[in-house]
Amino acid sequence: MITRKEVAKLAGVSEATVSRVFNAIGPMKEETKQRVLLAAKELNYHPNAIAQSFARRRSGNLGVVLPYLPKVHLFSAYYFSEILSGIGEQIRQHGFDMLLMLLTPEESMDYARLYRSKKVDACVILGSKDTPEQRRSLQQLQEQKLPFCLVNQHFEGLDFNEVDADHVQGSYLAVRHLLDEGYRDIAFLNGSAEYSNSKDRLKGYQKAMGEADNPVRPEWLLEGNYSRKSGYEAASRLIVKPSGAGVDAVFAANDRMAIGLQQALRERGIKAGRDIGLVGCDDSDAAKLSDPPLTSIYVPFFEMGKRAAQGMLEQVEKSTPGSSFQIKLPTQLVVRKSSIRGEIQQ
Amino acid sequence: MITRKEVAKLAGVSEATVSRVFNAIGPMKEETKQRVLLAAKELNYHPNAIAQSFARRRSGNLGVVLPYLPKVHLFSAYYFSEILSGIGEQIRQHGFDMLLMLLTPEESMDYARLYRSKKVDACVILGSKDTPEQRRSLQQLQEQKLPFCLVNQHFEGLDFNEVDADHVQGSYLAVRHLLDEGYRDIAFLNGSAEYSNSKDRLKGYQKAMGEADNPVRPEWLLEGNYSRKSGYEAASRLIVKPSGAGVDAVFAANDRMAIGLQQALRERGIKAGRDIGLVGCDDSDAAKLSDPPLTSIYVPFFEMGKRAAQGMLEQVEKSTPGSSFQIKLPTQLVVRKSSIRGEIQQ
DNA sequence: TTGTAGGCGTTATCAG
DNA sequence: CTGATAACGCCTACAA
Repeated sequence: MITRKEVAKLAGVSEATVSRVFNAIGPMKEETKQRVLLAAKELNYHPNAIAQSFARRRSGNLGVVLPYLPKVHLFSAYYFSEILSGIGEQIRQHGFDMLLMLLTPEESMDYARLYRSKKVDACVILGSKDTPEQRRSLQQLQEQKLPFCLVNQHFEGLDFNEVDADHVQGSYLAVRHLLDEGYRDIAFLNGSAEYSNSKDRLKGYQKAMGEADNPVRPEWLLEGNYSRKSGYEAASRLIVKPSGAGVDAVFAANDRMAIGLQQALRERGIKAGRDIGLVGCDDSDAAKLSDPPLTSIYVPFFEMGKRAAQGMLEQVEKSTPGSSFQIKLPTQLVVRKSSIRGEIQQ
Repeated sequence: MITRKEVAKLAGVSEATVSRVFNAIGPMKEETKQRVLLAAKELNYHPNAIAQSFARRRSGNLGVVLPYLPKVHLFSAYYFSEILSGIGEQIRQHGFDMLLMLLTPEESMDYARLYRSKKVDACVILGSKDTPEQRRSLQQLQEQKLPFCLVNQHFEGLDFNEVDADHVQGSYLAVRHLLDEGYRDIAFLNGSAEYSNSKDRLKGYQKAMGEADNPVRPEWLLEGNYSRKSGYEAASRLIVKPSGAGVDAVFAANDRMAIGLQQALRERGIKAGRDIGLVGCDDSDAAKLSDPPLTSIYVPFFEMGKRAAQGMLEQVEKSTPGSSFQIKLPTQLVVRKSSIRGEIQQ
């Protein structure tokens, strides 16, 4: 391995000077600089990142925490891959790297552990839930001034760094759209309230229904776990209009549940976009793949990942935690055939 | 930060002894060990991973290389998330971490760069293509004895570490199934030949057709780029039987193209599973979500990631490159409605 | 079974 | 503008 020492010798300067050149520190003679650069190129020298991390006491790594649930697909791959890409985009501009940490539920009881080994300078935490243990664990992080940022999750009453989407608005848009299309009896298939975005969506749903003077009947509120299967199963708890006094539309809290529901209904001869209005959420690939294509709420996951990473990198580089930030990005309604009356004939 | 020194002092031993306890090296008195452990716990000591890496000249990181194509979705999120999970599963057993590296096409011209900074000990490379530049870059890696493993990609004539699936077999199973269902004029929507698995699938297709004495007509061979859109567009280059002397079935090289094709055909009133037999590949989420559900070829991506990581970790730990390995895992046919005759009535 | 001491490749401080 | 030199926290012969 080529080290600084050899470059220094070849260039006829001290090791310190080599470092100065590579870190662009202090004033230096242009000629010296060129000599060092030339020597470095000749030897194919590259600074050892580990040694740098060691000396700087900074890893240059941003930890990305994902829930590790092999064979359990509560989160869609789309969701994570968008956020990861956003983080990646931000990171490359800062010369940081991304350390992926897949944590089982037990492991995520102790986030501080991740920092203790000093392999990451900050973390972006994805897929976290609001449970007492998580709250405790995250509060410990904050007390120890370890920088972290949550994505798509809000902890009420606590002052964490968060990048969220405006799910109240998104949900409102969805339900509002269904109402505009003339649907009245609109069920809401939500996810667990341990995710703040579930609670937010409930608010948006209630707001839209309230504004339309459309009282919500308790049997219209269903809960799944964000998996396709749970959407499929929810169909059995749902009475749809044609077959009686049921609902004529459904807003589902993500696309996967919406599609599961759609599949189950189809097996009963009920077709989204013809017999029932259906809106999903996330505007994932799946929404475009489904038949009929699924109206959905676009959530800017890519941008959310990017902003979260940005916030963390800034904190690390200024090495001042500073005041915490809460960012909330807008969502958008994307209309497709599953929710439009009269678009689909047979 | 608590260091080894403080633990040593509190336990009344030398620093070396603390290291020995934490690395379980050499024989030691049980009592000494306990004393050290107790002191460590009292101080909440955790070894500094960066310092360890520095001293051991090993990062303890496995690099995972992904193509960085923001906003271009040639690869499905499913594909990567399965492989990543597999790698993650393997890695946690070895105490390694995963460094995610998103590389633009230009950056992947020089893989060696990734190792130079010493942030990774080995790499698993995903989504690579067989181009002259890639070959060159990978060969350089090999010459420098930098350990790496390709997943789902084979470089003919070169002796790289590879974990692949048996795509010849998968494709054979798919076409064989269509033939068994009574389809005869079977088109093949393939991806770019820069991916070895595309070439493999062509072989499987030809083999099955050949065995059935079913000569392949050139207009049955279509090419897309693995995106849904390209599948959609391929429909315009396809003549389907009901409307003349066209094909009565299609095997697509991945699910996304299959579904894009399915969508385009449906717009023309041609329904998979009723008017045409359709088989995809990957058995991704999308196959289950589509309507009708898509018959597909299961590819063990999770296991492939796991095996690739395993191979790399073993090489790193033995620190002997040894002989290279080529692993090829079997695929499976998963039959759903899109390919079964007479299942769908209207 | 345990201690001593040199080294890993940088950064960063302090003289000059 | 540049050169010494002390950290940084740990690993690992070698000695005892």
